[in-house]
Amino acid sequence: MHKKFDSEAIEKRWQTKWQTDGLYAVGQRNKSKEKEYVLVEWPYPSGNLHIGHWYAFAVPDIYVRFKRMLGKQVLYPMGFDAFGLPAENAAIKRNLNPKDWTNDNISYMKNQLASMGNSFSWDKTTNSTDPEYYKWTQSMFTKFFDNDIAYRGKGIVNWCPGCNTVIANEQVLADGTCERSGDVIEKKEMPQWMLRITKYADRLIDDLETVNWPEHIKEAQRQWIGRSKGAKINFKLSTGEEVTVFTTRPDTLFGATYLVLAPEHPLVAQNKDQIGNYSEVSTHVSLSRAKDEQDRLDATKEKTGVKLEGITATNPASGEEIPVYIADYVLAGYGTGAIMAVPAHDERDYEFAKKFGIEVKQVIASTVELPFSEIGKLINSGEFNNLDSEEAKEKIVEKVGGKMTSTYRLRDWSIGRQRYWGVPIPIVYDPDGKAHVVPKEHLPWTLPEDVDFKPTGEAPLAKSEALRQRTEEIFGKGWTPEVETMDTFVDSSWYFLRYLDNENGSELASKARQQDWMPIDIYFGGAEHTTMHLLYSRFWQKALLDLDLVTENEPYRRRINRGLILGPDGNKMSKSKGNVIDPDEQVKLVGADTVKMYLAFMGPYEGANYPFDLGGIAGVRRFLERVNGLAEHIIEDESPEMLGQLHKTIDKVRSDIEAFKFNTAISAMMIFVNAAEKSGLSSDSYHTFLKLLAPFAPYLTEEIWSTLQTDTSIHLASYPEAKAELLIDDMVTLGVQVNGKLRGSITVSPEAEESEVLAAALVEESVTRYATKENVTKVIYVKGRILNLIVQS
RNA sequence: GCGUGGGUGGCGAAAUUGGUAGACGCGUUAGUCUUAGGAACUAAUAGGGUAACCUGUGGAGGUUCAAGUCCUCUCCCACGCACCA
Repeated sequence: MHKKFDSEAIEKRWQTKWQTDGLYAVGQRNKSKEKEYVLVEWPYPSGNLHIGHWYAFAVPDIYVRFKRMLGKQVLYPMGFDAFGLPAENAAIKRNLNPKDWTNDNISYMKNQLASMGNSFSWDKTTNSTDPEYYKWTQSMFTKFFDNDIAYRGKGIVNWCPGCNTVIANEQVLADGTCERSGDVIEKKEMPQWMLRITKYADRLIDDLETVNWPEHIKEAQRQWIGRSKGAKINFKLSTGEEVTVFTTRPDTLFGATYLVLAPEHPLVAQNKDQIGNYSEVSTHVSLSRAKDEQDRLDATKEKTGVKLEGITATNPASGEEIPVYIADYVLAGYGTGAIMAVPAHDERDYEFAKKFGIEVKQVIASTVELPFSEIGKLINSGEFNNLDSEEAKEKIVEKVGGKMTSTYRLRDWSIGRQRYWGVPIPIVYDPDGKAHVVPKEHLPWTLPEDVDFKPTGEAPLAKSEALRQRTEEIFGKGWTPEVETMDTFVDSSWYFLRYLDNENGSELASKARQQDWMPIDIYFGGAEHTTMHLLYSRFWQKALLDLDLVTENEPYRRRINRGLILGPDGNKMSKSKGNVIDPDEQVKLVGADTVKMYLAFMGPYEGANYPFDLGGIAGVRRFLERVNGLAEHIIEDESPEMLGQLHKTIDKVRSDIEAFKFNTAISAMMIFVNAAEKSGLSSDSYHTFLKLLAPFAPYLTEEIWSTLQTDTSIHLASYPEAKAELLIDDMVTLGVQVNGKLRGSITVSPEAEESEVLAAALVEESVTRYATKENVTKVIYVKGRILNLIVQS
């Protein structure tokens, strides 16, 4: 029976009650319970909660409530990643302080978050812009500086001459212009604060073996780091200098018939006078430089290059003299910026060699004509003939005095930003320009407020008189402050540690608290963070481990990437498409429980993207109204089938939640309610069902529960357990096939013997039409599954 | 080009991991009821056929008593990385 309910009134009542009772506060670690640390990516306080936030926080809340009802002590913290550009831009536009804008948004968003009915551990919250938070961000930076993890290096940046500032990759349009000013972006090399993530490249790859993540996420990280194992080998030039090349195939060294340098390679300019055709060469160099990266890396374009006349190199294995080229398919920033080219065994080298008429020398035995990237037995390789590729690699490298090594695609992390709204980098420069860290007693090194942060090409903090004065007062005359702030990925690289000990004034998080809660048992988040945030924070954790500040090597034991909620038209929601679903509006119409359950019902949590169907959400509301009227179907003598079905539902819901398949868990509960309405259920079963549903519909179940002479919250009850003996059916329906085609079905005991099943099948008219006792030549019977009768045709 | 997912009704999806394809929900159709609502209830709903039946999980082969599920080839879609030596 449908029974409408006033979701707005119910939600308001229980929100208040849960809050005053502190129902979801975690407090101290209770060692009598197992711990469960559930983490969701903290949001940016944009001031408006969209449907994606609901999907990100309300659906994992089902899992959290489930674990809590299983008797675990669950930590489900929430905080705000509040530094960053939007606040700064909004502040510029409206002429107010980013701090006020941010804090207003945070309090507004806290109310919105509360309306979801999530069981967040608000007593553990934090916010990256709080000086008590960024004090520790700075403290870690100073330790990284002292230990050579943070350093002042050089990085290539996008410089917009129109905006007079550095801009992010995502603000550069496809044609290489700035999305705001339309000016052509220049690549500029600038001094940058860097973190040495490349030093951790091997650990970041190898330690993936120790975490329980989906393989596709691990693979994405491996690819991003891009380790390739090979060797560095030196080639002598006719000028007397040496060029170091990197190769993954040192076994093909005898087949290296020319050398290619990146156009930017320093040896090119250095040998200006030795190169006979230098004007042609320098034209090519400037052409390559002018090409934007997209163009240059376009694999479909024909390879271009120029021979360096007057310079040759010596193949260290064969002793042969080989020509040297420059070509823009060799990148200055990868490997050593120089390659040995083996046209017989590399497709690009082959194309290039063909164009320039260079010798192709096969050194790996093969049956195919162009054995690119093939491995096998060596030929034409002197003393190494007949060795296998793998074996030959090290031997050849040893002979020519090379070195086995790895190179990586990963680059060091540039963290300095010429922006106002971020963590000030706690560095000051002495009168000689040497960098020193701001000592501990002066942290937090606060963000000054007397700043005009309109972009002018200079870092906004450079204009702060207060910061300049503060620096001179503390360190002395002539000392100047660093004026850059940190990338916001820094803030989110360690927030999960601060949650654990958010009021600690003397440590970022005590080891005792870390031992209480780490590692994170499950981390829910968006696929867009697979390679950046997830990699940065793993690196951060390892760097802290080396400084003995944390207890774990890997922060996240499990990781689930959720999908995306699309507009009803199947497109990504955007204002310009007019397909944005406002969650507040939906909550007003159908209630928070319904919105949450509908999001969970659309499909498996992991992976796919789902369009939001406004008709579909009504179906979930209908279901909850049925639940609300279910009490009218309570009867004295419940059928054993009903009890069995209850326990099967319990079993299914439990295993589905564990697998993040909330959609099929909800479907199982719908099936149960449909059956209960038909045949009635006992009041015990009714109570059990309410508990089963409680994580999915926390408001409604609490409301109904409160009418059942209980004075404790349903969310403190323990989760129903399925009785194994009730999961077994007395009778099962078995499909009957004849020659593999389904012809009928019979109902038998799951333990029935073949003779019994066969007899039952051979009286069914739909079966006997095809199969009789006489013509059946073979019987395949799988208990509880299938009966297949084979007849001779 | 490489990597990772994925292609099942009108739609979102399900399928005990090789055993009755399409559960559950939406939508649609017909009927009932009346406080005419964003109702509720009953029934039907993969396609074709009056029916018996036939055909169906992107396509083509294969293995098997049995294939959405396993194997081979192939086409398409999404995301990520792209001349990485």
